[in-house]
Amino acid sequence: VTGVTLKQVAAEAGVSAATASLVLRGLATGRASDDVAARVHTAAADLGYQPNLTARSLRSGATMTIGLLSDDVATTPFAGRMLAGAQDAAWNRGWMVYIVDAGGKDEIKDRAIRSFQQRNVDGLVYAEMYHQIVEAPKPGMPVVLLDCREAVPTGAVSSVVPDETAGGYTAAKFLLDQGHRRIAYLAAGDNNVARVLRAQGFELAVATVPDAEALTFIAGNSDAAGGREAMVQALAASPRPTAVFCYTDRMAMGAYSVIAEAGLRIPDDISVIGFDNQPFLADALVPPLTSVELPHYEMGAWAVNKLIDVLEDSDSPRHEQVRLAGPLVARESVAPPRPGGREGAHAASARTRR
Amino acid sequence: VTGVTLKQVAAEAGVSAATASLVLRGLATGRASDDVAARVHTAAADLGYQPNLTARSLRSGATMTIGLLSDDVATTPFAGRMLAGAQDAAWNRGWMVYIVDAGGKDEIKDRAIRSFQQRNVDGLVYAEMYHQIVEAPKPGMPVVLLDCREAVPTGAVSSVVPDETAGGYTAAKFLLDQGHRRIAYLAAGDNNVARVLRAQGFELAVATVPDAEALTFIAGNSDAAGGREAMVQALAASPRPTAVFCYTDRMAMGAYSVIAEAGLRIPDDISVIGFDNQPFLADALVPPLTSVELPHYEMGAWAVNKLIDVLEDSDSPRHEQVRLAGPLVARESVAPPRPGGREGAHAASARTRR
DNA sequence: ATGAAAGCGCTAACAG
DNA sequence: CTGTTAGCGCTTTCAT
Repeated sequence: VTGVTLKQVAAEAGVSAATASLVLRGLATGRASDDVAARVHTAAADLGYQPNLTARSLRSGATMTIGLLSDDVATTPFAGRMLAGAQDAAWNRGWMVYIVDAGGKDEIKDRAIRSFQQRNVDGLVYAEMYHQIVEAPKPGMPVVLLDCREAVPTGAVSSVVPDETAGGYTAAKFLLDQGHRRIAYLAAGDNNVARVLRAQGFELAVATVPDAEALTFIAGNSDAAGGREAMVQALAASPRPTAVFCYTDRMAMGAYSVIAEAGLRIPDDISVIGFDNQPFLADALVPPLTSVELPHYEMGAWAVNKLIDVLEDSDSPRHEQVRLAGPLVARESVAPPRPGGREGAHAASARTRR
Repeated sequence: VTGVTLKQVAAEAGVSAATASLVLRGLATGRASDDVAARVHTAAADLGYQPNLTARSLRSGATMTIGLLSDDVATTPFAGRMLAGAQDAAWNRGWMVYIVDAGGKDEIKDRAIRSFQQRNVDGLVYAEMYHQIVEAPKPGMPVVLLDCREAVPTGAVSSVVPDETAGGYTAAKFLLDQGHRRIAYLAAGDNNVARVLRAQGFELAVATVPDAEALTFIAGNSDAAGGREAMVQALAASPRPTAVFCYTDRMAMGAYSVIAEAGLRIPDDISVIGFDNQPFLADALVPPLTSVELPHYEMGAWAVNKLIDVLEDSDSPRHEQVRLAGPLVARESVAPPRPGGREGAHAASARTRR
């Protein structure tokens, strides 16, 4: 849009367009003399030359642009982090990304892919908004799957998902290390990959310690109400667990309110650990919630970097299946269990009252 | 990428590329005969022709792409909605958007604008992540400001911001209509546009009702801890307010815990209303929080639609300053004040205890 | 009503 | 070492 073209730069420097092009792209080794190169550079600087990438793309066939097709971004507050990771990774390597959210509609997915093709994107990232198994789209260009994977890898596409198992393991390990031996897991009934894998990781860690015991309580839903529901059951158990691991931070939030109503205190009487490290929630609870975070930003970045790797270097491995573990963010909701094992307000009082 | 070019379609249909181009874009009125037009369309369909937008852009000078430069997306969970609104609006009109987040760095902003220019974007949206006053960038193309505005409109750019005043007014009005007359406003000390305007709207509404009274309590911070801080003061007031309006949902969350600790119940003993309608927080609190929502999605969409309007129709008004009001989302945290005005657990017990 | 030709700005062969 | 030539695929005068 600046309007100054390569031809003008070449004229100003007194060389041909070809030479100017080579010099400015740093491909003039053994071509332009130092003198010529210098003239080109100053001419470009003087005129404020900026290459027209549209023209370059038309000629070279590469746009340095990737399309990101997301299934349904509206359903989760973590989507933003994933997209941000993707954008940033692209930007850092001089690439850009087009994002289209299909809102769950297959028809839009098809149109989006056609749209990407028309704009000559070099590759595609297909993103789900929570960990699941999908069939990879086949748009006739390299594809990377983000927060989802193929049931059985076809060997054609790479994918990155969160390491849910490690998350569950980490949470349990943290509680065990603090000395907890009787640990409740507040789960939710919805059947999905994350729920199952987190539970597996949790159980794996507990099985590590001989005298440790895992108790599972299942609620209908993974929201705060579900957390209340499961926590009421957990408090009724005898002896009462000294720590609870919640499937989501929202469930932990519900658990908090039940615990408060029972006259118990966190972490003095009972420790709580959540999952998701949900911004503005985990850190806002009183006391702030210890939680396992899923590496959404990193996953977004990984997907784009992987894609660019194969795009820029055609014999970079095309089918890596990666699981990325997230950190445990320790806050104030976990402490060692009381030495005495005081029973506090006892379980029978743990009724809801609304 | 399909590889089918216009020339091939033309050949297949037995016409010239020019004719094919005109026909396929629907500009062949009074040009191609019905027969020719039909041949072109079937040829295109048979070959699966898709126009190469890169080539079209190079020739026509327009890319149907806009650049969205955001100051710092990481700082808020609402950013995602705004960007989604922008993307969707663009998609619905056949446009795409490049997003770059500058992370607050001016140097990146400059580079982003250059990058957009090189890719020939047709216009720019400049977005802040919370309502503020800025100086508009001048990239040599039409600009729309999103969630920010110029101190004094230069007449060159349009802008859209949330109607904070209306939000404060709506919240207060809702409480007044339920019969509340003594209403606390839990504010936070950080000085910014949103805080000031919401307070003004709130006070305006209260001033509407002769015997109504507004009490303001200011905390250091707009998070849950700040909410606790301000709520403790509010409960100490005598007579105790029957309703509180919180500057943010997070503050409301803090207020909830103080209220519970004081042995009071929401909404029976005291009504609470928040601001932001923060997903996974407002709806997850117990009881669910009534809150005023800011129309982030709509603002994102407005900005892009406005920009495309002036891009597609050059005499569309170029400098509209718009404020968009958001809805009040009524949940269960508000009820009419108690007829008797029962004092419940009295104010002196409202101490924190951690 | 239609085709020929020029050219958007750049890159990549090919000559010299 | 450097310049010339030929397009990438499309749109748009300008002839016919």
